[in-house]
Amino acid sequence: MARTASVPRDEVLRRMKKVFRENGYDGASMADLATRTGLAKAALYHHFPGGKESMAAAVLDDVSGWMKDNVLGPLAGPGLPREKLEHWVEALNEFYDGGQNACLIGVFSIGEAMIHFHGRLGASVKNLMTAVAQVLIEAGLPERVAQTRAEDAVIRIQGALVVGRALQDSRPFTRLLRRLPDDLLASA
Amino acid sequence: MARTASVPRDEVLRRMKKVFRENGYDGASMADLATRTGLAKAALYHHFPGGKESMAAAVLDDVSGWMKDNVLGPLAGPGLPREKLEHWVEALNEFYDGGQNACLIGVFSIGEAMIHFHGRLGASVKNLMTAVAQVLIEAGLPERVAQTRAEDAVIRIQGALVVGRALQDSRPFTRLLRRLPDDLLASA
DNA sequence: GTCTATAATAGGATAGAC
DNA sequence: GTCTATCCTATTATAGAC
Repeated sequence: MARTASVPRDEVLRRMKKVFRENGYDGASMADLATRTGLAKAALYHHFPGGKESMAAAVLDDVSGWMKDNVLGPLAGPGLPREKLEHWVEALNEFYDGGQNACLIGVFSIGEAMIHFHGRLGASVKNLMTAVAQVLIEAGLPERVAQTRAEDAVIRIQGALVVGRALQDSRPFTRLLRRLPDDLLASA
Repeated sequence: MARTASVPRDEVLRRMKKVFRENGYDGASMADLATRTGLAKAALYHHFPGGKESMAAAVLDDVSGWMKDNVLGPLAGPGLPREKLEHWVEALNEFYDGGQNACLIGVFSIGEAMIHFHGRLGASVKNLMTAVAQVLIEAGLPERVAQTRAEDAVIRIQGALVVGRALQDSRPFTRLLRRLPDDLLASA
C-alpha cells in the first residue's frame, strides 16, 4: 500500500475529485481521469481495480475523512458555539473554494452515481445536520428549532453552490457563509 | 410541424425531460431517450436533427414556456403579493412533484450540459430572482432586502431539491415551501 | 507501478426501406 | 414519421512488456 511514485495517492485523489466535481460521475470518463491525474488508464486500474466506481468511492472516502477531521470533529469538540460555527464556515469556504467547487453530494445524486452512492450521500447529509443541530442546542436553542435550522443551513449551502454555478458567480455562496452563523444563532 | 402521430410532441418532451432530470445530460443516453419516449432513435433524430443537444434545448424551451406561463407571468401580474407567492409555491410543488423531480438548472450545471447551456441556466435563475424580488417590493420591502430574500428563496429551493434527493425524502422540500411565503414577507 | 496496445462494448448519429 | 440495420467513435477495461 506504500506509494513512493511520482504522483502520491493523495494528489491522485485530489485530481480525480476535481474531475468528478466538474463533470459528474457519468460525465467523467476514464480518459479524463487518466489525463488529469497524469497516469495512464492501466495505472489507474492498478490502484483502483474496481474501475470508475471504486475511484469515485475512494474520492468519497477521502472527502468523508476530511469532513470528519475539519468539520464534524471540530463541531462536536470543545469551544463556544459561535466560534465553532465560524470555524465551520471557514472550512466550507476552503473546501468549496469560495463556491467555485461543486459538492459531490449534489453531483452524485443523479444518474449512475445515485444508484451506487445514495446511501453514503444521505448519511453525509444527516451527519452534518446532526452535528450542526447539536451546536445550536449547546447554544441554548430548543431541539426542534435547532434541527429545523440545521436542515435549513445544509439546504442553503447546497442551493448556493447550485445557484452560484448557474450564474457563474461565487458571491451568492460567500454572502451566504457570511450571514450563516448569525442566522443560525438568532434568538428563537 | 403538425404532428398527428401516436406520441404527441408535448408527451415526447415530457418523457425526455424526465430522463434528463433523473440521469443528467451526460448520463442520458440516446438509447434511454428512445426507449422512454417510445420512439426509435432514428425517429428522435427526425424530430430533433441536432441530436441530444437539441433535445435538451427543446426540453429547456418547454420548461421556460411553462415557467413563463405559470410562474413569471402570474408573479408579474395582478393580485396581492401574498396570494401571488402562495400561487407560486403551489406551482413549484406541482412542477417538482413535491420535491421528487430534480431541477434541470442544477442537473445541467455540470459537464457537457454546462458548456452548452450555462447562459440559459443563469438567465432562468436571474429571471426568477427578479420576479420574486419585484413581488416583495410591491409588498413594501426595501429593494435591497427584496433582492436578498429573492436570492435566498431560489437558493433554498435548489438546495432543498438536492438535500431531498440525497436523503430520498421529499419532506425538506415540502417543509420549505410551506414556510417560504411567510419568510419572504416577514417585516424587514 | 507504469506504460502501449488492444479487446469488447456502449454511445451518438445516419441510411434507406416502408 | 417510424422503423431496422449499420457506421463510427468513445468508453470501459484488460493484456503483457518494461
